[in-house]
Amino acid sequence: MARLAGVSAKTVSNVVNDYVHVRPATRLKVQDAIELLGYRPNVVARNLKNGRSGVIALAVPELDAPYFAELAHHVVQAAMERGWTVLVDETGQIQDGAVRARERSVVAGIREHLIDGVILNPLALDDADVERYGSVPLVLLGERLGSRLADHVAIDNEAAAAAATRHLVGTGRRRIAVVGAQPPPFGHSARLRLRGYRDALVEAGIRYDPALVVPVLDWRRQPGHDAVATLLALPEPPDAVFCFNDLLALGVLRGLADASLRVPEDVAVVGFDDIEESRFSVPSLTTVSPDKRAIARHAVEHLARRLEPGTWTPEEVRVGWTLEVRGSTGG
Amino acid sequence: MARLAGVSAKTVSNVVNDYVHVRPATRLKVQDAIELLGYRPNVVARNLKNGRSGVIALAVPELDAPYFAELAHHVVQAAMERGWTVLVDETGQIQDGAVRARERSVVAGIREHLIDGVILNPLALDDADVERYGSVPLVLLGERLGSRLADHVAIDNEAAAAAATRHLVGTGRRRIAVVGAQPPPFGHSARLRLRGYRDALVEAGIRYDPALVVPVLDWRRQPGHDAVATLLALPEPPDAVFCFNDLLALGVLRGLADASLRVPEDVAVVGFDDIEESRFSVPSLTTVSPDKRAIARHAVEHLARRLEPGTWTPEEVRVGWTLEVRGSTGG
DNA sequence: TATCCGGTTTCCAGCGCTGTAAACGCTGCG
DNA sequence: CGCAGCGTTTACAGCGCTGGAAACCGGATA
Repeated sequence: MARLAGVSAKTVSNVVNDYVHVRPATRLKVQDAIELLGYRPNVVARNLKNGRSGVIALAVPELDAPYFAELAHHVVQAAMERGWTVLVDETGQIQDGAVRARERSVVAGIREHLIDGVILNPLALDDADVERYGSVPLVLLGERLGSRLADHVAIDNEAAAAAATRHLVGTGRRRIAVVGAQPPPFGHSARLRLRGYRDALVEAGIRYDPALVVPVLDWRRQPGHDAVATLLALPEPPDAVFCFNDLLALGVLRGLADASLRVPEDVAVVGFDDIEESRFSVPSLTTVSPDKRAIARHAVEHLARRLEPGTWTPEEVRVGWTLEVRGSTGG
Repeated sequence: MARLAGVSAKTVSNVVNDYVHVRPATRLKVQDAIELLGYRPNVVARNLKNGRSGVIALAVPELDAPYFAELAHHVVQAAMERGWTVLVDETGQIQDGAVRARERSVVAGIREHLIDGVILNPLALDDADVERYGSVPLVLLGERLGSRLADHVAIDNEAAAAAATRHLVGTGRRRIAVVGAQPPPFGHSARLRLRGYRDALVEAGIRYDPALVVPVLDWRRQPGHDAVATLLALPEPPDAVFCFNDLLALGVLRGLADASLRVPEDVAVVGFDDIEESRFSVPSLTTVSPDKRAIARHAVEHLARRLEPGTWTPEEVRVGWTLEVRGSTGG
């Protein structure tokens, strides 16, 4: 390459990198040679030199869960604006015993030195894991952890869940069930949402009835669907269901339809996540809508800040949310 | 690192790579040092040496479209089994003028030398682009192109569309509309599906009525929803709708519900893709179900084959599909 | 004309790893 | 006792690139 242009490799490098002191004639010569040979600089070698790859990783439990797919979309977009490429990793579902191991390998950097940083939505990881295995700049999504080694981006789950519950109370519901509770060590989000729900009940002077709390590990449509049977078998079935994510809620909608119950007349349903699907379900779903774009933007931004030289202190970022009132609660 | 263990870097390399001729004692010494230092081999440097990165790229139009999200999920899984990591790129929607440019950059290798190969689901790319810009092993999803530089993995769109149409005819429908037609140069899939539809009509002795063909560029829920108004405004509205993907169909379901039409009693609906959502819609959606797992597996497998030394000839892979009959056609 | 000077280019080294060839050290045979 | 032969380890070079320093070059200055 350099030979064809009759210059040294360094000069080629200078041209490619827009170094100022290159005589126009030389630059042209080099550019011609580049064109002629279809030469492309080898990014890998460049990375080896400067220790940066321009690739960040996004690790989510499952790409085929709409919430994560939508989030991934926004992260890819935000990263593109910075000239970064996103490498996507799946860490697996909550029931899968290997989740934690995979999450550890993610905070350890996946393919070491190949990625500049990681955005991780953890399910099973704990603080100790991060301290122990962490070796790349890390941004955690969700409120699970308190690590001092990572930034955190999340919404206020408790407040959002309370708002959703309050909304149901406001439409006159009294027996409000919950679908999606999870036992420790999993489900930090689930616990926060449950707490918000209880707080709102107390606030409204409604007794908290554990029978109305349906535990579900796997937050997908089918388990949501199945939860309906459990709830309808109660001596006093609920008049509303607050689901800890939209997929559960969509399963519940379907289950209620199968049981010939009308939504929202007989039972109101609220979800969490505001995936696109929820705007088009029949009936459309009232749901908590986290600002996903903001989550993605902040995550990428904090990763960027972390990569810049200088001191860095971990930050907690609280992102906004809204309650989208739609057909499933009579909106 | 090597110093701590008191051996040369090469010996460390040998240990890490499980080279046979390393004395057990030496191996232990090195492993201790590795453990102690938390040493991780630098993949980038290794790649520089052997020209492989173990990373493949998957490029799809939009990650937040469920079909692509599910496909991505399967590709990530299939790649993991081979020890590969997947880098995900979004090329954008069909209306976006930049799609073609982005697809070109994908076949050119995205970050040159960083990825070993590409699996691309093209929208706007043409053969000439591949010939001209192609510079990495490439597997194309869908039947758009005939390039001799890439493997192709696809289902028989025409046959599947014909089967879907035949099914509607079989349930007694006569005015079968189509939602999702696309004009050239876009929508090769759309054209194949339209052809299958026409063939099936002809076969059943039903006249092809262009008024029943609704063109839609953007195959998502909202445009599907909007198409309902167009169809209901016809002098003779349809008694069935064949949508070219599930999102359109879900939008149509919603639109019909809004118009107080019953599905399937008044209008039957069929989709294409069999995304998970379609199993839980109300009513559940009859749809063409391409074997996504097989698509992913074949794509990864062919990329692998391509990377092996030896001669390679492009292959056309036809993957299976089924028609899932559900509630929206009275199943 | 000699010197200086700033712009331009090349030289050199090294990022961390591994293939190759050569060196080393031990065993066992002649 | 010497050396072949084998198993083990090291030295060296180079993958393609870039930072830094040195070298080069032509014109301005003394």
